[in-house]
Amino acid sequence: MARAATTSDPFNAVAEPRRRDILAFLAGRERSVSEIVAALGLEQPSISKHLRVLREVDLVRVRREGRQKLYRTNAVALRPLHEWTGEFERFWRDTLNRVKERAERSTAGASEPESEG
Amino acid sequence: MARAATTSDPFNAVAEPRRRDILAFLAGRERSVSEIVAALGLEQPSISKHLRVLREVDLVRVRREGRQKLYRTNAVALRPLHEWTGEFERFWRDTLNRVKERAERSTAGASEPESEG
DNA sequence: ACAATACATTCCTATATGGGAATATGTCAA
DNA sequence: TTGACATATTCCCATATAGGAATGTATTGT
Repeated sequence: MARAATTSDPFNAVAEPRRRDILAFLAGRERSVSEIVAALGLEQPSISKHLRVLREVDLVRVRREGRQKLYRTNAVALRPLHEWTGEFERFWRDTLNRVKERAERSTAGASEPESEG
Repeated sequence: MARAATTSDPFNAVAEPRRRDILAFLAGRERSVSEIVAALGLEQPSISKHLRVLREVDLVRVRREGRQKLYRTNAVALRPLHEWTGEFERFWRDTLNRVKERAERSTAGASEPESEG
């Protein structure tokens, strides 16, 4: 078996660097496909395919405007990823604090008890 | 071409659900491979392969303890993902605020002019 | 040295892409 | 309707897995 379909999983959808570029480019601002093509420097079909993936996990929204289609990042769909990674924040803070404490101890001399966090 | 190698990219590494499970299981706590196998219910070789991927992007750290190897999540390696998704936070907050305002307006009565984009 | 335990790696296979090229679909202008 | 423009989809192919099975390697105990 290969990896889970990107189509069903936002984690998978943003695993592709180009798609992250697209999401950043479309954040807070509508853009036509042509503009994305120009900005990203990929072929139009590639962009369309990436946009499709993003659409299917609701990471972007579209609306038609004449011949064009205007895409925009649906930022809230990134929230689960932000929250999932956020679960680990206290752990990396612990790590960073330990590093910091160690640094301070070796700088200040080894007498003071550290009371951080 | 297929997707970029998971080996070089933490975004790719966490795109796999099993690997997210492993990271959660190893957060803040060392565990032997056997324990991971027992907890995740996958074959030992599969676990070892996932662990290798996670190691290569520094999402886990190992140390040997006799015959066992003790793994632990290196949470700080998730920080870039947290920060990347965090870039979008203000956008989804805007969205949620608009939704909220709209709800409040329609609850409080429909006297105010709507000037939404 | 030899056996047992704990992991890691290799081989094989089915599947999921991602990009390029060609083609199809949709919309507007004349 | 015809033509041009803007996107989307399909076909083809090379590559990157993920899991299963078998095998290799490291460490401890006797």
